[in-house]
Amino acid sequence: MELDLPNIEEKWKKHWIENDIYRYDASVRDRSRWFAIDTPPPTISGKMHMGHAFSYPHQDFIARYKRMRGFQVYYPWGFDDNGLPTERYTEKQLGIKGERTELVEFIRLCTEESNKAEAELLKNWRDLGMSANFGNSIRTSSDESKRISQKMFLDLVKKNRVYREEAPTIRCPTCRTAISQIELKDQVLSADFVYLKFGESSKNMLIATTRPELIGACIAIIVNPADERYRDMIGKKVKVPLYGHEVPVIADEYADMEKGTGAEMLCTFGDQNDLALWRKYSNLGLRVIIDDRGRMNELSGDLKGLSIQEAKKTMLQKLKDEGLVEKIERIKHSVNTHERCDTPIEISISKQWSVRYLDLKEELKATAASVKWIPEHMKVRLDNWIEGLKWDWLISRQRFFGVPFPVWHCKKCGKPVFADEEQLPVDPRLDKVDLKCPHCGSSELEPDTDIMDTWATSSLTPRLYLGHDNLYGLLYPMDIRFQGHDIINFWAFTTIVRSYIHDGKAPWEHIAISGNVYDPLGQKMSKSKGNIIEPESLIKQYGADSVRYWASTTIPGEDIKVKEQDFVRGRRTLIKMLNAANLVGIITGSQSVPTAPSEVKYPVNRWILGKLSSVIDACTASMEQYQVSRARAELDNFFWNVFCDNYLEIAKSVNNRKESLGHELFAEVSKTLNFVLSQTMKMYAPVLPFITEEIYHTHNLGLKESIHLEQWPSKLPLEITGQEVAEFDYAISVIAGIRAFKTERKLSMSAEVGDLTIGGNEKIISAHSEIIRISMNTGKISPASSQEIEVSESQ
RNA sequence: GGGCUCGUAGUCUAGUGGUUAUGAUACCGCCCUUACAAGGCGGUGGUCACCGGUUCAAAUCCGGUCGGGCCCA
Repeated sequence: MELDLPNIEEKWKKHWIENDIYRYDASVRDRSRWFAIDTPPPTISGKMHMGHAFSYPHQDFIARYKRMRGFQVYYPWGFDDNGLPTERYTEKQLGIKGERTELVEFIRLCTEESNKAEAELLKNWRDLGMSANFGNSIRTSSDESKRISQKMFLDLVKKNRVYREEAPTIRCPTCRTAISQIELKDQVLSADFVYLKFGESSKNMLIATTRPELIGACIAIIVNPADERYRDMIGKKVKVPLYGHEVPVIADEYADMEKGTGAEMLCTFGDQNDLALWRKYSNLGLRVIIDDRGRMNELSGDLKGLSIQEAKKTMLQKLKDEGLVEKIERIKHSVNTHERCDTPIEISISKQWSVRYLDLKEELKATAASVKWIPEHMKVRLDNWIEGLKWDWLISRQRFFGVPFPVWHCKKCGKPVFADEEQLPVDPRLDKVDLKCPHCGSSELEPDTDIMDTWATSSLTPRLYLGHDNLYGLLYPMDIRFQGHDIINFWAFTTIVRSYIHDGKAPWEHIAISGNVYDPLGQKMSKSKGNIIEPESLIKQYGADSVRYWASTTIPGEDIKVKEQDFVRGRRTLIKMLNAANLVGIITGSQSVPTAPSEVKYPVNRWILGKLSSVIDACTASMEQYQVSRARAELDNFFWNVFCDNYLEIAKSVNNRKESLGHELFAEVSKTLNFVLSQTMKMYAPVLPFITEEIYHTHNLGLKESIHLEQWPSKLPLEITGQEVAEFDYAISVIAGIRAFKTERKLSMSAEVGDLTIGGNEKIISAHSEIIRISMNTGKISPASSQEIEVSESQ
């Protein structure tokens, strides 16, 4: 049979949309009949990649399964298209810069590029066979998302969980904005470790540093109290070269005696450690020489106006010229960088909005613990993260495309003035609003020009999604969040933070974590390595169902390597299914829609129904535990080894002899065949939605518009004992014995053989001898004395 | 450095105390060819990373070592 997967997929994709197959009934108000999914909204930075093709089917398997179990499945769709990632994407696409584009125009361009990218992405996801409710998608840049995000910001204000203060913050000089601890990444970079002469020329103190450009910001020298070399220096003052100001020498165990000379410079601020020490010794004062935009300021003297890199070069040359450099070592050290652009971060002082949560560590851990984690051990990562928090959550960004703060600042008294809830969404940068300062009555207000970090909005996805059809009250908390383990500290964490603060509870009952995708050698896929595999081409080559089959091979949370053989096996399964269904069609002819049999007489049929019953139980149990790979393995085994290899072969033989056998056996086999096929297809449907839909319709397996509207197979209406099944299993092994017998004599499986003598359990064999003879085309079967199944020709 | 996780045939993988360690894929031989770019029968291939402990019994539990991955410093 010619296999035309693209055609099959196209046909059903269209059918699903046209008939709105994945609809839900919003009038159902009984929570227990719903299953609500907090879908990860992809960002729009380009195409669908293998990570998506791996993890999104995991959600879809469960969504489809739950639908078949009779739930109203709320499976919303969304795009996370606000904030820095979208700005970057737009800047790259159009070759522009946000800083140099008019605000209104830049916002318009970002929206336009998002629209384009989302249309393309939507197609990619539909091609994968996703059954999400695409019709009511959300996007984090929409007015409605803005409204909700701003409303919840006002709730933070009300709950005294947000504050704006001038304080040291982490900044990215490239993105020219403050960023949060969440966005930091460690990177090992090489640097010059410069040994500098501090103090008077007669009495030098050598200090090693990677940041010579910051000596103007030096406020102290730190030495270890146990360090003999500097014992007599502690408490004294040392002159900073070139700048000439004097700084104290402080003893603190933080100083590493092994590193450099053991004496370190403390600047405001070289890194997070400087900040910690600065806070510890509160009387050291402040010397900030880098401005908000990562440029040297007036305090830096001659360096004014230079970038950090330029300043470093200039300063080093100057120090060399003055003979103040003892030596330079090339070292590798770990540096905090911004995860979006890899730029080493700076710390400086500015006014920023933060969400206060450092006092909530225990509560947040308890909330995380109230969620059922799949797999369980992933929760530990979040615990570790929460324990390691050092900063409140800085949510303001000095960028352009995102959710603005609904805030003005009173020019007169300096206090913040918040928008009314009815005014939302509002953009203080662009909208004229009639407001007065509630503190002093002044109407001279200055807009807050910052926007919120994208996580400040995406942490609200349950609320954003449940805005449709008034479902929030009914479906919150949601049943499950699906996401990758790489963003546990971002998305799972911030969502839990918001839910705890706003509602005092966890946002979902379950969280299912999926793993990463690697290339066949186990390496990360990246453009620079040239090992990218695109899902689109795999879908073309093997079919969407095969890609989904591949995605269903791992247990929850496990990483996967892209292996050709998984796609090959998937494709073979599809082909086998079409052929098996075809054969069933040939045997049974035009049958009416299969129904569950309540009375079955023949052992061969009772056997296959008994086997089916076990596989239904096993699959259902596995699916209930989100163990899709286990369910599929059970199904594969049943379909290939039990149904195709044995039952279908027997059915074929019965069909070939139906004239001589009389009609009763054939009729029962025929009915059973159809029923078992239909149940098997239904269980495969969540994983392989296209091929099962095709077979459902071409073989008249049901009356619904789609197999995906069918009920998941339930318990059979007849009792079949394990003993019955085991007995016929024995008959199957006798058939295997006859197959081996024929093989030994180089006969085809259908070749006719004469009378046989077979050892083994005489009682069972004689009870089933007729079906054995029919299926293997043999003469009479007589018993032999051996205990083992041994087949020989009768004398 | 800390946490988590993994280590089972060439490759991938099942298996959380009980026969001779599961299956897939690849490979080899033979056979068949009237659903099947398929099928049948048989075969090569493993010191279950290593060391120690608990136990009548360990791939499985415990401790340690080595190695890979991820997260956090």
